[in-house]
Amino acid sequence: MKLATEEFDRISKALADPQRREILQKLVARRMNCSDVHAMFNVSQPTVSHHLKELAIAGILDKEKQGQFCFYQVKAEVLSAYVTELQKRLGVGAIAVAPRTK
Amino acid sequence: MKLATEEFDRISKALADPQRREILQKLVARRMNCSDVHAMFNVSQPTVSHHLKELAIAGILDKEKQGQFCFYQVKAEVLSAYVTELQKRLGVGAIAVAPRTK
DNA sequence: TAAACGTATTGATGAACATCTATATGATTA
DNA sequence: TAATCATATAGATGTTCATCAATACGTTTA
Repeated sequence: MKLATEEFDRISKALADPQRREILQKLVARRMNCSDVHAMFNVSQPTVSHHLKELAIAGILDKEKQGQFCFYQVKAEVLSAYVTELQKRLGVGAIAVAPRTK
Repeated sequence: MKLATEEFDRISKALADPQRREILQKLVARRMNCSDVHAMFNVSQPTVSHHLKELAIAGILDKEKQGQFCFYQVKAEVLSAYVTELQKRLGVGAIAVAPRTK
């Protein structure tokens, strides 16, 4: 999977905010809905919603609505592609390994 | 090499600005001074100086003064540590390879 | 159907920041 | 030593953005 420069920069920006990064890390561990995430941090529900939206727009998160709930989960292939692209741009050598699929 | 969370976040922010990212990429290719970098982009000299400072503060660049010139070069170990830490936090598997040393 | 719940949107606010011009500082050269 | 060059700093400006309270919207439940 190949990321365009604009997508790459969008993801970089999405990762640049510590609060958003922490939220993302929680979602790496497990798929959650907005309230679950909200319960984990000291920010308002709209702020959480905003961050989740930013991460989704950046292509990092998948959004799935189930009734009144809205589940977000990490798109591992995109994160993987981002890291790979980053390594290329920074000249950092590494052997990428495909994410484990269930 | 281990990065503290604050260092990690600082680097993430440093990478989040496209202009700064492009400057960094040029420096990955080769060590340069401020004027060299300035000649490559359509931004003012103070702006270039500012970006180089940010990258240096983030620990990504080394600054070396030679007479009236000021050379900047990438700190490969730090970039490598950043990518490794990012992989950990994002749950993206990869086998890091140490940067080639001269 | 009314109340409660989960999520998103709107609008406001303050802070961070990318950029510029002008200028200062320090080093080289004529 | 005066002019020139390389870089940094100061201060201003406009924009982006993280955050919040209030509220709207859709879904579930009593």
